[in-house]
Amino acid sequence: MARKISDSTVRRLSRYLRRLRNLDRQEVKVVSSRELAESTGTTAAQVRKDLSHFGSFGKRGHGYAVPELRVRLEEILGLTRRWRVAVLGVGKIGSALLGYGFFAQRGFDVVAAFDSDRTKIGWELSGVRVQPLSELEPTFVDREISIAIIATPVEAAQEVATRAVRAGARAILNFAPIKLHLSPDVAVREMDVTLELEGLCYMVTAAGSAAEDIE
Amino acid sequence: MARKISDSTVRRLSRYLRRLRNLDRQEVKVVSSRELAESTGTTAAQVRKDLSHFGSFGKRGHGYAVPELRVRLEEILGLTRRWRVAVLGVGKIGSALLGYGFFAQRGFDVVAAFDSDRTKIGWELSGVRVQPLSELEPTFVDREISIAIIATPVEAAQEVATRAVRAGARAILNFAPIKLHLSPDVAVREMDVTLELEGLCYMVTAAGSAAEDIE
DNA sequence: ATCTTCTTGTGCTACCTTTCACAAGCGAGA
DNA sequence: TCTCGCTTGTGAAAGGTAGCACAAGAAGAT
Repeated sequence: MARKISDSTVRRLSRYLRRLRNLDRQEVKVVSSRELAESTGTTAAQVRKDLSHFGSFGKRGHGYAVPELRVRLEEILGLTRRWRVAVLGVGKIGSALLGYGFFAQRGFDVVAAFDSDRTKIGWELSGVRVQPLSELEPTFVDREISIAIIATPVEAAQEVATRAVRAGARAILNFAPIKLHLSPDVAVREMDVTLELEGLCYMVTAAGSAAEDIE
Repeated sequence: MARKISDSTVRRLSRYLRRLRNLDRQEVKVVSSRELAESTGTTAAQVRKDLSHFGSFGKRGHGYAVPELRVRLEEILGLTRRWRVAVLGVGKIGSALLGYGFFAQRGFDVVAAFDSDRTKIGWELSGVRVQPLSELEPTFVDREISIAIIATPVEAAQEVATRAVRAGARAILNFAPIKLHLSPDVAVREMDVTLELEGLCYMVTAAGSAAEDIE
């Protein structure tokens, strides 16, 4: 499995898994690449190629066994263990994330939250106590936290990210609108609502002006 | 400008714009493709290629004029007008979005919010009154809402999305973990925290097992 | 006015991702 | 047991995206 898997493939695998979990809950036993493609927005050939990078899980003429494929995907994505997560910054986004009950269901345990605002320190949100940022390093080490979610204002993002990585974080989910500069062996994903909205505006605008071209 | 611009290019343009707005605020007058690349996580050649799809905005030997390029990018992305947005579902994510003050700064006016929960109807969050879902259609038409942000539970997402589109929405930002089936001329972007976290887990796990391979 | 230095804009190339198309293989039914 | 219908797995082709390398051109120094 030395093969290098592209980011877009990993995203699709995660979508397949999302669908498989639903099918499994509905006790559906078998699914074809065509059905899986239909419900995740891709093509049947793409589904089969994606899965084929990791082995042959299907039965010809039949399809894929739902529970088996689900487990295989969870293994591939590294979701057979639990992951300990910290939320850095307890503003609007940070608190919404702390209250998001599905994390635990999906194997993610939020075990720490930090903020620089003194008035917030000591608060307990969804069972997690808000700690001062000065306790970041010892807490990351003690609780073996490997994922940091950055939900601070943009000015603080780079600094807390650097500190989290030095304290042992191996992955960063960044909600701050800034490109973080970190060692290349740290996994980083960015989530920016404004950026997505701007992308939508381009699509709507471009579609409109393309229509004018036709007239 | 009949050229078809890829999604990844649009994402990068948005990042360039984000950086240019910062530089403009700091009164920086000129920026090179190299600097822009450095601060947005790409390469200088990529920056120049991306911009060249829309014309030549730079001066050779000098760089790009920050305010001019900023305006050009805003024009390209369709951000010289204001956009009216509705939030569908006022749970944790929905309320966090309503409280997110930067939307207005960026040209997005949240002019409506809906929920099916009777106890929430009539609430006023950040100046927006929560309405029952039954008022969705007339409100979209009256207020000329073109973007719908879906923040409902997953079970309701497809239905409210379909209704929003029928009522005039041309773009959907979907926070529900489901692939929406809509007419292909509707622009859709998906934001799913769990999906991003799973992607990070794969990267961390794959990096670990690749290291074992080397040993 | 000329030279030097710097950065853009772009054709070409290399790489990567997706799609196509079909042989291989499995199960059901006669 | 044999045949038929269906779906997988995959090599090959197509399509798209990113990087390289350099000519063109602008600004400032001499």
